[in-house]
Amino acid sequence: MSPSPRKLEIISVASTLFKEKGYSAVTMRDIAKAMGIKAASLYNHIKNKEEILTFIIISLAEEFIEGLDKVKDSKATCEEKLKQIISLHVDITSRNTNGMASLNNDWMHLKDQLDHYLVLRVEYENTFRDIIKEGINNNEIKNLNPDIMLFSILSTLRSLYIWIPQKEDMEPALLASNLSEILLKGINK
Amino acid sequence: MSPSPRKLEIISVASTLFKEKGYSAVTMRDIAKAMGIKAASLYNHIKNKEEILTFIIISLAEEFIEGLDKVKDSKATCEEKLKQIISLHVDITSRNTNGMASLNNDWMHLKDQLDHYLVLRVEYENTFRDIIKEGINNNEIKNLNPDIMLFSILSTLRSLYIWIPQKEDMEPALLASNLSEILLKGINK
DNA sequence: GTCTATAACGCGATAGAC
DNA sequence: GTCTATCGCGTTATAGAC
Repeated sequence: MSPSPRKLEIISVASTLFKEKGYSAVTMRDIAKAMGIKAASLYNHIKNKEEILTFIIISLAEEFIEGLDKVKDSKATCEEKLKQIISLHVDITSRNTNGMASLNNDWMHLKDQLDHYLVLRVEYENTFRDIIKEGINNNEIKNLNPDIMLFSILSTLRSLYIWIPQKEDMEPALLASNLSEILLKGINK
Repeated sequence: MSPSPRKLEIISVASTLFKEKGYSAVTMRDIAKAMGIKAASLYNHIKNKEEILTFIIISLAEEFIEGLDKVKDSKATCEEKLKQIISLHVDITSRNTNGMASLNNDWMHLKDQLDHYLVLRVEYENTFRDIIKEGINNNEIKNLNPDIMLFSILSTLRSLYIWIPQKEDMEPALLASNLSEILLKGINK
């Protein structure tokens, strides 16, 4: 079943605080105060603090996997696929910059779903790497170490959550096209 | 005066734990246990927990400022300067991957020195951006949004602390030259 | 320099009134 | 659905013995 509106509100408020101070430094009292209620009242909507973090991280991770699978299965060129991945990151991050902070920095505080998260992350990186390797075989991409290329591009994409809120005036589509130019011309032959 | 060996040992052990779980989730008991002593004993060497974090972050931030100032004042081409900056990051990060995690993720928990840190960070980014702009004026670098180029390169360099420990077999010099190829060919005309 | 003991406080979470 | 009150435990940090 899908979360109630009130639960989603808690998750949204918590995301904002988690981005500012990190999951561990945010207390249930902080979250409650930001919502104008008492900490005990939060437990009518959520099981515990961990559940909030789990929801934030797992739903984002699954959104990325889903998006990447569509890209993988398309019949586009490798360059087109990479541009689609860049747009995927800009798109998801623009809609949830706060959650992206937890996805990047707070995943190690997952308990029940830590293993699940790690599987998703490895799966994502493997699929991404395969697309790069496909480009190398196609002669679309320079024959350099694919791990370094993956690391370089993914580091930039994973940091978008810090940068996008500082550039609210920039259109996501424009950002994606500028990023594609910068990231890909370092890869294209 | 410079810190005693025992104090440096505490800072080193704490850095490792801060990288694994983040500053807020690491307790003084965790640090003490990792050193084989009791938490109370730590206070013979350090003032409080915050002092450990402050030392880790400020000394790294100053090392970066110092390194960047040397690059800025050199008479190299812009491309050469950027390669030197990449080497600077690879070098500092290779020597202290644990501390780099705190520099990236725990700076908001600084108290006394938070403002100082923020000044250093802005100063670093401004100097870096000026070098990029210089390259645009020199026709060495594509005339794209310098903020996006700065963000893209710096995001990758700031994420090196995650990646370097996974690739211990890779020579820092080789990593720096591969990164220069990938990062700069997306900028060079 | 490390220890035990403890102060002073904040934490996540629960019970039960309304 | 929110509240007050509270439990049980963990937190940083200090005092004082050795």
